[in-house]
Amino acid sequence: MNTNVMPYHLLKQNIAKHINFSDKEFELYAKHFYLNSFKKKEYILKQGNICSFEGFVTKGCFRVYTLDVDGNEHVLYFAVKDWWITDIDSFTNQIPSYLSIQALEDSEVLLINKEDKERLYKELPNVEKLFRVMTQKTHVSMQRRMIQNHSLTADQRYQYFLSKYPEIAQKLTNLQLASYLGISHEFLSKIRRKIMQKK
Amino acid sequence: MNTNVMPYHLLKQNIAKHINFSDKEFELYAKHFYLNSFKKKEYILKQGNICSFEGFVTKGCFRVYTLDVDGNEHVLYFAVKDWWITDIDSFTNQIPSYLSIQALEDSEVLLINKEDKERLYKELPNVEKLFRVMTQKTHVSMQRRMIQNHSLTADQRYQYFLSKYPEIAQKLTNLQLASYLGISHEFLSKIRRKIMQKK
DNA sequence: CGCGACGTTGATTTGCCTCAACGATTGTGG
DNA sequence: CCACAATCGTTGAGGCAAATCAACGTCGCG
Repeated sequence: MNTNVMPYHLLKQNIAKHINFSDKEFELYAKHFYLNSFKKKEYILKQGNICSFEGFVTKGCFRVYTLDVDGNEHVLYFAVKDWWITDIDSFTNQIPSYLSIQALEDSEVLLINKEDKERLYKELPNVEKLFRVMTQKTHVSMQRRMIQNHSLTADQRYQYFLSKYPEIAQKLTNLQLASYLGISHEFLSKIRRKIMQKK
Repeated sequence: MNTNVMPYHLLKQNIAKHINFSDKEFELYAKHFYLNSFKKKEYILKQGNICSFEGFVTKGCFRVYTLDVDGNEHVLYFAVKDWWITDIDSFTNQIPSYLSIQALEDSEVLLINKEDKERLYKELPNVEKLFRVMTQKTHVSMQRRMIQNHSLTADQRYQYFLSKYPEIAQKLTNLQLASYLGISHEFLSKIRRKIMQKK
């Protein structure tokens, strides 16, 4: 396997943020991941199924969401290049998933399944730390977002998202973004109009 | 050290949920933790300081909160017996803390500092997994809570909290609970009245 | 072409906030 | 131990943010 080709190169850069791997170690790591493609609107995970993978997005865009008891969609996050996708609870504990993950455009992901990940932990003990650190970071940003949801208005949250993730915002419909922000799409539409008028 | 005394016994039970330790391993683990007491209203961590510990609560109650830019308090969670407290971002990366942690009553905590935790990782590689799993679980429940904040009314969130954490609710003032629920304490008071009237 | 998904807009309603006032309870210093 | 302050809980009036419902225009796609 040539780990210098595009998708694997991205993966290499991604983990380099957290850990120092030799080329040999990385190769050992990378060989457990296999590339997979998903067409627009295709599901990589459906709520209720058991999540069999952890995925690293190398192309395209996914939405990670859940249906609540009233049938309303709530988007937890959008994953583009360099993001990870999984239902970690379902994956780790092999229980039915609480989340759905759907491609918003034609996309590509590097996937690892559970057995290979276990094997990886044994082969490269450092990987345990890698995933701990990654989970911690996700956890911290989730905490921040929860505070934001309480302290900012929908308007402010929208503008924050635009400034933080301009490339993602571009790919989304009003409806999808509204569901991430936790507001109705009608209201999002009104927010946009107000902002337009100000400029 | 006798690891059968109360505080350490609690710690043992806590980690037994996630991992299998021999008595000897546990002793190696536990000896890095030292017991510390905090009086009511005392701070174990103040926003802006660097968090020097991870703590396991064995007695009492803490509130973990942050002040936003407008000076409003937002409680992330309350920690009673069997809960962990830290600002994981500040602790891991040795950066100023985003959180404050205060004792709501006279309390006791088993603490471990950063150097000892690093040492622990080397002595007992399993500990890496332990903390990864713990972080994952926290992360999952935070995800759930974020969805709830979007899909439930304040009334429903209040009743959910009461049913899930009756012992904690008992220890809290209206103000503290309101700040956890993300509503004003006046409105919480009105919710309580409505519920009373229905019964 | 026609249908379905998406975006916009307005009218109305509702959940929750803010401000202000006041009693009840707790804590504290003299 | 009391007096007084500080904190906490309750209540009401008024206002704003955002939801809901309904109607309609637009666009892309089979």
